[in-house]
Amino acid sequence: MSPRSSHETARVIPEATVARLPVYLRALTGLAEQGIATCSSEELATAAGVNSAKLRKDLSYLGSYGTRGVGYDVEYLRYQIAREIGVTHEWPVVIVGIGNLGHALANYSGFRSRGFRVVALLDADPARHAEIVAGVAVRPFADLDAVVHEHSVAIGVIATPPTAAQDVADRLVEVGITSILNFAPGVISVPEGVAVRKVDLSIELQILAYHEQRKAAGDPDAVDPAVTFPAAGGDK
Amino acid sequence: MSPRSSHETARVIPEATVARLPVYLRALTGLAEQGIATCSSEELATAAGVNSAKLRKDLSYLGSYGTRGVGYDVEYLRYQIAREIGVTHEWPVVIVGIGNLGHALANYSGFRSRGFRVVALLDADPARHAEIVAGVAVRPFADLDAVVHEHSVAIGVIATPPTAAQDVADRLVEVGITSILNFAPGVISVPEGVAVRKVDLSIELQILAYHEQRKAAGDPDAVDPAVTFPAAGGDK
DNA sequence: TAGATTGTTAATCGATTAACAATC
DNA sequence: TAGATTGTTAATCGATTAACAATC
Repeated sequence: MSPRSSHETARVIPEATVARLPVYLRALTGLAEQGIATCSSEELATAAGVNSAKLRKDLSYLGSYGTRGVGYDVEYLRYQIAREIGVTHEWPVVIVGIGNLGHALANYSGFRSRGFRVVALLDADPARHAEIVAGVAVRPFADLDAVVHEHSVAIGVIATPPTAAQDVADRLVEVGITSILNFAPGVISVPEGVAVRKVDLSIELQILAYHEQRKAAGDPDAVDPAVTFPAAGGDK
Repeated sequence: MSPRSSHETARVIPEATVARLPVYLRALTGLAEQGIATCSSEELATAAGVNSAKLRKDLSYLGSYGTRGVGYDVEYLRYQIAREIGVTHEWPVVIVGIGNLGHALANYSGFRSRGFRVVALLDADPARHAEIVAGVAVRPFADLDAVVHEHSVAIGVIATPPTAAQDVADRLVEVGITSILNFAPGVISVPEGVAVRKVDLSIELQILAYHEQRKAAGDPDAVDPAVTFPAAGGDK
């Protein structure tokens, strides 16, 4: 036995692998829904849109959850990945900025089934405070502190206009939020130790435009970006 | 002079660089709006949330658009990057699936200013066909072919429920769309030569949950993912 | 035992970074 | 000329991939 505890999690999982674990989790859920009990790395890789060598390498960072000659037990592997990601319990999240996008996020049913629960919707505009979206009341942004402490919220979503994003981020950090998903265009800066991920619709379209333009120019090297960079659907 | 034409674009730009060009473009637009005419790589890097060595390396793939000892002309560099990305003219796009998210996308004003114009909103549900969103009428999905050919659309956005996504993708490809931005969870498969990018809200949250969990576990190696993987806001 | 498939190794490829010569 | 800053080199780091020994 190793000198470390058996409930060991000290192995470092590469960031590229971390970003794919949720993809594998979703693929496994899909297989389970089809009533498939066992799968090979090849089958799971196809379902997840990656190649099987990469899948096996990724899974090897978590442990040995497969059986040589047989494959993986879908339910068992699903649980192990969920545990590794940390979505065996629900994470409370707050959404700030209940405009068009905030509405869409609040109504997104996929959050609940994937480990997240929207505990509060906050907006600075008093005109929105009457509203109830997806069963949750829109509250003043000033309620942030109370909400975060009441529900022990660690994750915040920014869906405000870009001009408000940095102020909102500062306030989120002040009240103890340590992970932020930012939908507002532009860079927000946060202290060390606070995680930020960014979703930017125009940037995604511009990346597509670049490749589209190369194709239009008849460039023989214009490749399918789906096979090359982040979480895209293409296989290879 | 090189043996190739002077209107040369044959240099291959790494995918990681391509994904950052839109970030630089946005940062330059921000500087221009502040009335700043010239900036150093250090200043632009800060505004874009990257380090200056990476910025200069990235820009070097486009050409030599700076002046040693001085820096970059904001307006000139902005134009050069816009040209490289291909957003000096507008790209017509169609959005398929006008639910909550489709509405939010249709209303997103940022598209227009960043090189995209929504020329059609399509939905399979006849109940939605009466509606006009952001000045654009919602039309039957069957109109896809007509719309795409009328406006020479190359880019399609999928905002349908996950069950419809693959069928919609197949149809988009059939009518000649070669770039797809997919908001529906799950993998869609497309033929070689069609570019797909994917935005998945739950996956982003799950990546944050993973890091949040590591922090909670008191893991000393738990790092800020903002500094590590794709287009995130953190500087370093 | 024979066939199948994992988990791991090692080679390759691509991205990042620091340092600095070139040059304004 | 002296100071500033780019563009590029080269070293390092991390991610991907093919191949295969281990083993069910």
